[in-house]
Amino acid sequence: MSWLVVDMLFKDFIRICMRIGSTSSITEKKNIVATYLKELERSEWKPFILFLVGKPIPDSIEGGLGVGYSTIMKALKNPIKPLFPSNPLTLNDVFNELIKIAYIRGKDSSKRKFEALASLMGRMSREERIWLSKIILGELRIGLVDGHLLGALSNVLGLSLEDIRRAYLLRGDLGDVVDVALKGVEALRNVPPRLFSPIRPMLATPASSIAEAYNMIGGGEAAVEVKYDGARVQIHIKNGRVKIFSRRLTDVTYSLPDVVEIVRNGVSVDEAILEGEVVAYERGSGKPLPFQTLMKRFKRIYNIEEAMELIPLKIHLFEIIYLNGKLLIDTPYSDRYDLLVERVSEELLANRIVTSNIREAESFYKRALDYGHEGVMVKRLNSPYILGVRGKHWIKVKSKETLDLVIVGAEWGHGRRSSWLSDYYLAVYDPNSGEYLVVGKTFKGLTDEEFQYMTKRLLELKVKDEGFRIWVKPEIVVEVDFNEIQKSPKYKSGLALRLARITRIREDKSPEEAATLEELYQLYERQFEKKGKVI
DNA sequence: ACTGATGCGTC
DNA sequence: GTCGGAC
DNA sequence: GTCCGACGACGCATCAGT
Repeated sequence: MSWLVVDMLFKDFIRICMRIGSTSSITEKKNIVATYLKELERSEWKPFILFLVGKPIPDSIEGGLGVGYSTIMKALKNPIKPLFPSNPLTLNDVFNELIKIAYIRGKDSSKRKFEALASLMGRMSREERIWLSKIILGELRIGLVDGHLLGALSNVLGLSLEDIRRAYLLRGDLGDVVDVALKGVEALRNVPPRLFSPIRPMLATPASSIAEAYNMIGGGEAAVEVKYDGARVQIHIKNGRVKIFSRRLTDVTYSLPDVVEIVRNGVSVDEAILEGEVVAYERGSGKPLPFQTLMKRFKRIYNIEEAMELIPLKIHLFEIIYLNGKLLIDTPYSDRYDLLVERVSEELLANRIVTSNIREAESFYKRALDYGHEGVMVKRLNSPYILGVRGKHWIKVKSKETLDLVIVGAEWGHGRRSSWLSDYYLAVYDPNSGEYLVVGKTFKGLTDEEFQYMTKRLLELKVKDEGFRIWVKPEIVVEVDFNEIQKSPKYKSGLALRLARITRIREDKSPEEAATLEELYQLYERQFEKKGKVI
């Protein structure tokens, strides 16, 4: 290491990114990161680590950067040159400028954010501008994510990965973890769960049947819990004060005063962190409302009273992570659930059974679907509350539907798919007009080989070329799975598929044999046998 | 006051 | 959110 | 078995332009 301390230049950081991106070995990526961390000033660790995972600023800055694709394109085209030549930018220069941009709020903020970005870019070379854009868009594509950096931190500082992961779970922000880790093992281990500061949520793995789900958790007794079609929330409570966080840890308390009230009345604890699903229900019938309708409530800050009247919410709790000073992430799930049940009134709990009998579990699943819910979660009873799903503890089983649709257009892919047409416009047939109407796009479900084949065929069928997109003669039929039909404000057909993915290419079918517009509308209406409808 | 583009969140 | 592929 | 990067739908807030 040199005795002369020189801050890392942004252009040197780019060299490092390129090196990391050019190797496919994760171990080597981590080694490169570790090598440079050792050479860096500690004040540079935070930007170094955040930039490497494609985060321009720490997640904890509320509101985010407020700069996206369009603003970047504009700034790339119109960089504002400095009046006087300036020094080459260091990593910290760039980081500090980005934080300034994040804090530009209010009147003319778009314009001022653009100007700040364009000025920053004006001080950069073309290559630096491109890489800055990648960082802002979170599309570095060098194969590093938060988990790898936690590993690198652990190696370089000689701290256990377990301690680092725990801090990450509890702090929720990678930048904060860097700060705490730099203070040493004591500070790291003593990261207290902070009430009103959200914890990263434990995730689930999908399965296609109940039997498969049981198989994945190794059989035996499991909890089978209704999976509601809503939004996951984390609720922090301290002496009657309540805060609600969304899955990506943003504070949504303000939009959900009714949920706050329900929690105040139905939960008796001094201090706790709970998790559950917020779901919209139709008044009267009690049927769940479509996800689309729930979203009208979710990030709302105006006309909340009105929306509350129209779209009532319920909470279905399924977790307790913290209780009266004690963190429960290492407590087995079944014990956590006992603690939850003791303190929460019954109507606030997610509906569930505990069984080792697969038939029983399947019939519970069917009943959940009959009530208009999304499916079930199968949970291992002894599982801790952990990140990274080391071993599968929570398995989700959801219903799906299938239709044959026609491909009428396609877009060129990006990254490893850049040589293929990989994103397809799916359409239904309307025999009345002879038209094919788009009901959504998908890029999911095909193998590399199939993409190659499709690209060739689609180009043969091309009727119009728009550069990034082509339109084709309706001829190729594909079988498509999806979760729900939504009302679409965007497509002329008026409907769109939620979570569409191709399951196979139907060489045997002609486009006239594909699903029709009328069929799709019938299916859409049929959803309301189980679901509610407002407006 | 309204509309469309943009950003960012939920799934 | 889902999927295939790379590890 | 695990992780990652391909990218989908809609709804709300904010801002720019009329």
